Amino acid sequence: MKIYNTITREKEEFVPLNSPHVLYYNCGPTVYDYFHIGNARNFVVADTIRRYLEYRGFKVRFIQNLTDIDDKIIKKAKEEGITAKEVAEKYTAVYFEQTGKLGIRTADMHPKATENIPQMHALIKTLIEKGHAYVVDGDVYFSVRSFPSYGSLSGKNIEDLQEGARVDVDERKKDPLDFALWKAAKPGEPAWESPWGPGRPGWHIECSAMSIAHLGESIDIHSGATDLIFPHHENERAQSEAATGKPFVKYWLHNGFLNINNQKMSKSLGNFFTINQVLERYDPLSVKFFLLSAHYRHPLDYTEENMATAQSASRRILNALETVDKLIKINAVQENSTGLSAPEFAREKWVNFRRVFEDAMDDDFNTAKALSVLHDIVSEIHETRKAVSNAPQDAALLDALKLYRNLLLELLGILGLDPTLASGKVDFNDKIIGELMQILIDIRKLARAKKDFIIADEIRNRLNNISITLEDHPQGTIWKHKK
RNA sequence: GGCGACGUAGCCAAGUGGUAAGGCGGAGGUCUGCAAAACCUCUAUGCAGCGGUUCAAAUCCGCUCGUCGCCUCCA
Repeated sequence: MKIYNTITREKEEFVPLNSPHVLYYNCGPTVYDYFHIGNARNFVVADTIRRYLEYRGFKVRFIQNLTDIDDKIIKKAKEEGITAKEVAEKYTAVYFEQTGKLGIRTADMHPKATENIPQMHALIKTLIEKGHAYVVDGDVYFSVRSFPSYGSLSGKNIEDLQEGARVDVDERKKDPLDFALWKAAKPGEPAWESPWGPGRPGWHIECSAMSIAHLGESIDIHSGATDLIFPHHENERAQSEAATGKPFVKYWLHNGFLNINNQKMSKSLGNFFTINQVLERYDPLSVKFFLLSAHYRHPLDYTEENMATAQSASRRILNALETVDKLIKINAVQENSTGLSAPEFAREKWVNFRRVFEDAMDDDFNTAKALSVLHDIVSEIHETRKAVSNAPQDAALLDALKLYRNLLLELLGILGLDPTLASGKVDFNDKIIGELMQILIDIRKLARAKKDFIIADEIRNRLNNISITLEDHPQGTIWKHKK
């Protein structure tokens, strides 16, 4: 399996520090607002990578932090006249509610910055003792000059950065690039006691402290979006390695942006759609199809057309699944059939689909290509379906259908594309509804047999009005709920 | 100004040396009482442009043009 590593700028063979264990940290949200679809891309990508690593047999310990204290939270609290803590609690709940809708699994742990203050103090203390940090008026700064390889993650050097010259001019800092590990409290701001006076943590120190505390001094994967490479991850790396003397992260992964009109979606530009706005228009499955339709490192444009495309594409796969399910039922295939009696050619194709899928995902998580395999399976399902029509008695062909259906479901699951994410509110697997539908279908069948198409069409039209579609197949009539 | 990424059909998007995956959309056809769904066929002699290397280039090299990103909080 190959993974693109930001720090080496090339795809590398993935070899965990202590295989099969994988320690994985994803930079989580700052909980001050609804997250936008661009944030969602990061969460979905990390979740997908986690799932695939597990599928590949790795024992993944996956941690994603919650930044529950920072400038934006304090600002929001002032605007709304509530405490910073209340803001954080509100949007933490929103985070779990919305990611739940998207079928994003919760991490093994979601550490909060405010619950890891002692760990940050310890880290800062070590940095001061080792001469990598210094105290000024209750602030503590990290000295970038004290860490020789500063800049190697982002491919920058200190001199170039200073020529860029847009860094805050603060006379108290030894170097303009030095960044705050601990910020002295200003009046009215939330504050925690510390050896340097009351204050709150700098942004970068949180992730270092929580990663070290909950995963260890050296981990396998640390991920985030590309705008975190500098300064966030650069600073994390510097302070962590300066403190522990050990490599902080083996593989740095960064996902590309979600764009609007070819421009980065961002809160500051105001060109963003929050996740709840998007979910009002599109079902979670379509949203995930869209987010996985391009390689994770490439930019992806959020447009109505692209969303509609993703929706149609996901429908194609759902339709095939539903059709094959109903056909299997009509033909009374053994529920516990293993697919082993499927014809040789079908089993060969099955193996091949899986191989191509794995090759795609093994190549730096190429979900766009992996999705094309799902479509290929759908095509194969339809072809097999046709063969079943021509030879309804051939149980082996039905078994092949089942084989493909199961594979499709499994691969969808690995990508986090559970078909139930697309469903509406009504539980259409409800037994009574199924029986009622069967009654209607049987009555319509009688009408059609008598060529009474007025009644037959009335039934179909009325059902269509409540979003239920009837399809007459050679093997019988099936019904579907359309969204 | 420094560093980096990208430019493949109407749209989206794989493909990093061997002769252009897949999806969406569109056109025609098959099936059907009619539909729906599905299937079949067609939809890039071409990969921003110009040079170069090679038996062979979307893929490697150089230049040009264009777009975007990071350098400041940002997923």
